[in-house]
Amino acid sequence: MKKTISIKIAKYINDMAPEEIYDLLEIPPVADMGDFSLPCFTMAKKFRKAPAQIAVELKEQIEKNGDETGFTRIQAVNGYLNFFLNRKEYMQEILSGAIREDYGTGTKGAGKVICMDYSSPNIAKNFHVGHLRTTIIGNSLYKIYAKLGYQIVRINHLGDWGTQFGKLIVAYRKWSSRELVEEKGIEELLRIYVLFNAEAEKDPVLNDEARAWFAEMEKGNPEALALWEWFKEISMVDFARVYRLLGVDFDFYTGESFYMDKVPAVVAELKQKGLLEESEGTNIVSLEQYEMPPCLITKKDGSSIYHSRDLAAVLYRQQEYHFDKCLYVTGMEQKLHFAQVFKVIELMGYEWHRELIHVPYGLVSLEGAKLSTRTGNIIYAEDILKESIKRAMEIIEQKNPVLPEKEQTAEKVGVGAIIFHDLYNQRIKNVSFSWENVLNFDGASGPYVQYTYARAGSILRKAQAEGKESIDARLLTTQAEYELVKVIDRYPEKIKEAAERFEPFILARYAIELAAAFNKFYQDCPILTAAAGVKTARLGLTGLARKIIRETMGLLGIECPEAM
RNA sequence: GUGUUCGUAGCUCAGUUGGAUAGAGCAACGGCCUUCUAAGCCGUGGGUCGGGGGUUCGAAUCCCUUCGAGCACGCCA
Repeated sequence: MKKTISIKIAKYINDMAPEEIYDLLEIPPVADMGDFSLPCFTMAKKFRKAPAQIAVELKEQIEKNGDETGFTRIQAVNGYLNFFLNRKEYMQEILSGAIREDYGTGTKGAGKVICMDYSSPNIAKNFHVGHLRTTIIGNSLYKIYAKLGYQIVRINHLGDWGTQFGKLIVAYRKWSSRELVEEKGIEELLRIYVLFNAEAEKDPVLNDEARAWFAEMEKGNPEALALWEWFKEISMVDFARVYRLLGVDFDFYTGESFYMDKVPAVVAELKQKGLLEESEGTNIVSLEQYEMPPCLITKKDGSSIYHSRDLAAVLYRQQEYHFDKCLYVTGMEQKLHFAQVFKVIELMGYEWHRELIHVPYGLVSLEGAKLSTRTGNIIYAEDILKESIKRAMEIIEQKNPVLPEKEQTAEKVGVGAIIFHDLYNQRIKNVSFSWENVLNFDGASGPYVQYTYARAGSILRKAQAEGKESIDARLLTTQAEYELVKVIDRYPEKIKEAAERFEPFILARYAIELAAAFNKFYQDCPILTAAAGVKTARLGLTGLARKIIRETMGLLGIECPEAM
């Protein structure tokens, strides 16, 4: 809509392209200032005239030419040129676009591939609140890019390699047994891991033993690998439960171990390109002239490390998937790490280093302290989800005890609340975990949006309407209806913005905006009891709003129950 | 110490490619269910946009400076 208007206006302004007008056009803070507004301040310099005068002259010029189609009024106020649209025409135009099946679907990504690295939990540790963020953000970004036509390769880059497994092997041999691990699963692995760290503080020799065992793993020692394989299986069972609850899926579970044997080739390439240096017995790539600490490639004992495995991984992905972009959804604390890895790729001469994007998010803390498996200052993802589902069930029992499919609904609402809560703010914000906030289902929350969806569905069921009734905008005369249509109009641009900024919160906010506009409409405009024509138009609008609510929530990775 | 991110209402946060009167939710208080789901709607109170300087017709937004907090900084990931 904005585009149409900017083209229209551009006809009357010399030396201004429609694109320039488009960028200047804004939506006034209050409705009685018009629907769109053109500030004339920047033009003041260009035309060497006072802004107010420019506004008045433009107004006269546009009116004189008589082509005011689409505008009911133009106002020049304080250097702003305010346009009042012919609401019915405007609404009809938007509605006819919005009822199309592919509304909001982009073609920007056609033929393009994005690799996404997210979730990526460490094996042998429970899936906790921290992992929840990367999983939920990554999943939403995947949905958003898919909506824009990109082909996505979803990679769960499991933390299944590294010295930590050396630690686990040492701990297992010293303090555990096959029976114990089989009986208690990940809990036992966690217990001995925590124990190891406590003991290693007293006796640092344990760390050397752990590193030695990890080196054995890299050399292919069968005993070490068999243990590692077993620990990994146990963890995957645990993760699968969380992924099922969240409705998250991946194309590949190629973790760090997958790239282990690809590291030597990276080392050779770095050497051949003259980038590798020796330092204190290790191999590094110096990044001094880029004001970064050096990037460690191999350790003293020759084994691989995080950096080198990530280098191997990204080279493999480029070769295998020919990605146009590769996204890494991880905590902000890894910022330097990725800056180093990306810089090394650049130094290796790969142009596509520009398409490597770190998508960081803020730290989750608990009671003011950092999350830590070691100290037990932690909340597990599964516990949060279960608690939230339980709360949803309590509310259903209290408000709608006759609801069919209570369990499924409670799960959708409970899980939706958690996902929505995690996506409601900018990624970069640190989060202080609070049960009170997470389990609040009032106001700007997932359940609020889902509830709105259920209400809309209820009306359509009562009217035995499909929700695809034709909408005659001439019959939509109230402010609430107009406001709702305006929000619907913004859907495609919100998807684009979320994609450009790698920010699902844009769509979470939009979902609230849309639900609020619908609720206002619902409150102000009787639907079932309205006169025949009006009723049809309102049913159509209800169906449309409902569809877009469901889609928006879908882009966040949240399902909407039909009733709640 | 160096780098980096953040600082907006009592709390959690939008708004930051400079634009009109800085907005939501929670919490508090008050109103609306004989009518489409009250997990809703309406209203009231609540602000030195961390502080100071600068650029500009115009600054929460840009620049400088300062204070506070988080995070990272070679053989963990």
